Amino acid sequence: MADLLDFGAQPLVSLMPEHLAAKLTAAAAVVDYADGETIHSRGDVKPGLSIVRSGAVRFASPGEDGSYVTTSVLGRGHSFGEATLFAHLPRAYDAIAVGETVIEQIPKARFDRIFNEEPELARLLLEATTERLYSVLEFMDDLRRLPLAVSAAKMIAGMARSAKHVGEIECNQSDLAFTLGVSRVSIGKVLSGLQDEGLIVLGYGRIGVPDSAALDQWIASRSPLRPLAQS
Amino acid sequence: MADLLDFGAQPLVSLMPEHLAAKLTAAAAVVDYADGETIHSRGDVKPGLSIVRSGAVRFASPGEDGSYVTTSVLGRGHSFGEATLFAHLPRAYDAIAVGETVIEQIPKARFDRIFNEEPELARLLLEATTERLYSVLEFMDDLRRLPLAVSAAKMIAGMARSAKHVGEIECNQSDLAFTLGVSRVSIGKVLSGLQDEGLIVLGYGRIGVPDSAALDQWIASRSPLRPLAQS
DNA sequence: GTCAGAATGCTAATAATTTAGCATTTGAGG
DNA sequence: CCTCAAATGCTAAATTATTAGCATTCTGAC
Repeated sequence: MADLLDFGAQPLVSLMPEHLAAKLTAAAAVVDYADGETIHSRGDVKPGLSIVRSGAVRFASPGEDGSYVTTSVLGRGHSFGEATLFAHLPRAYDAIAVGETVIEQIPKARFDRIFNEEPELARLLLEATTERLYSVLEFMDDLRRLPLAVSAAKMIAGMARSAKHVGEIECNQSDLAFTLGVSRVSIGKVLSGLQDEGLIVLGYGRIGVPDSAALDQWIASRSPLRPLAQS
Repeated sequence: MADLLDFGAQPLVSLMPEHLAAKLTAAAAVVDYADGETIHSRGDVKPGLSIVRSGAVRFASPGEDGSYVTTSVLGRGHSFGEATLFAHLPRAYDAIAVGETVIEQIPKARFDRIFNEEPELARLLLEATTERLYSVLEFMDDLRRLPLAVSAAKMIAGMARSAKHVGEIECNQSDLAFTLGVSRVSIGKVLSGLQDEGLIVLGYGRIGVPDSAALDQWIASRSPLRPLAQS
């Protein structure tokens, strides 16, 4: 799964004014990671804020039985590690670089200084965090109430929105299955159904989305949730 | 579901020093709600922070088909509405009073004033929000990777921790089923299985937990997730 | 105490999902 | 160009979950 799975939430950096982003960057240690390299592991305690400068980071929880469930894939501009700073929690997920990835690591001490000097940072972090919380809650609702075909379609549509190549996402069926918590066979069945309807085109390690508007419309027509007044 | 489903996250008020809580209370309009009364509806736009002074609030998303999925039930001291303030989002859920409930409503203008005057408030809100985000992510992981019996047991154990009566939660099987996104029959089967193992006692609108340590241990022995280093 | 509504218990047919295979296709690297 | 690991496609049996009932039990209101 090279393409993002950020639940549609806005990255912190896109919310920040230039000077604040620069100040955080100045305080950061910039670390390069190769594809597949571990950035941190579940249970690690090293408080700090991290910002994805380039590449992407996959967050997954490792089961003792070898299963590996991807929770999200955050790309350029996204931040992570807020909970280590504010809630004093250890890392809940393994973080793995997807492709060549550069991360800005701001250790807690330096972060706290900037946090105190720049009152607007708090509001921006709250904006990013509350938005992510609501995106995750919405995703969880979908998991529980929608048939697999619809939540799979929704996830594909979401990934297509932030994909590297237009009209196509890089994502293999096994990852999709793990992320949705179902088996590969189930995903395969659902995907070929969507392909039969002309909504997606299955490829090797990728899924084409020839008409994302049509996909969105198909999803909307199968969503029982009353849509929000605004968005 | 009269008992709480707060994912174990700490309520904002328990994090705040006395004077801050008092200041927020002073700025709030205090509103009483009868059992079952609607506090706000999905899609509403009236930004403000709300704090549960007594009683509880159930958050649920209404489907056009009449389905009603409960996402969480927050009790005394918990806050909600952060996303309306910081991310400018409309309400994502219907909020319904559970029992006689008193809510402190702090409208956006007054909240913003206090937020600017009290720099520590930001940090506390970030603590509450990031903790809730992580709790929800963990719950979502459980939904995806655990068999129904285990996630049901986990939910019961969590509710028991904050229940009104010790060793018993108020919760009917239909609500439990909706919250876990499965049918009532499935829940019924799973619950009688847990009862056969002596872990719970089924009642009418309630579930007894005679030995919560045993329940926790049963859950732990069936959780594939490597536990966190600390917690 | 009676009664009505709510909740639970149960069943059986149907549908969906998983598991465990194995064959085929693809594409990246040498 | 060839090779091989990775990914997909497919199958069939076994399991699990859903749907749609209906009977029974419980509880609070009257």
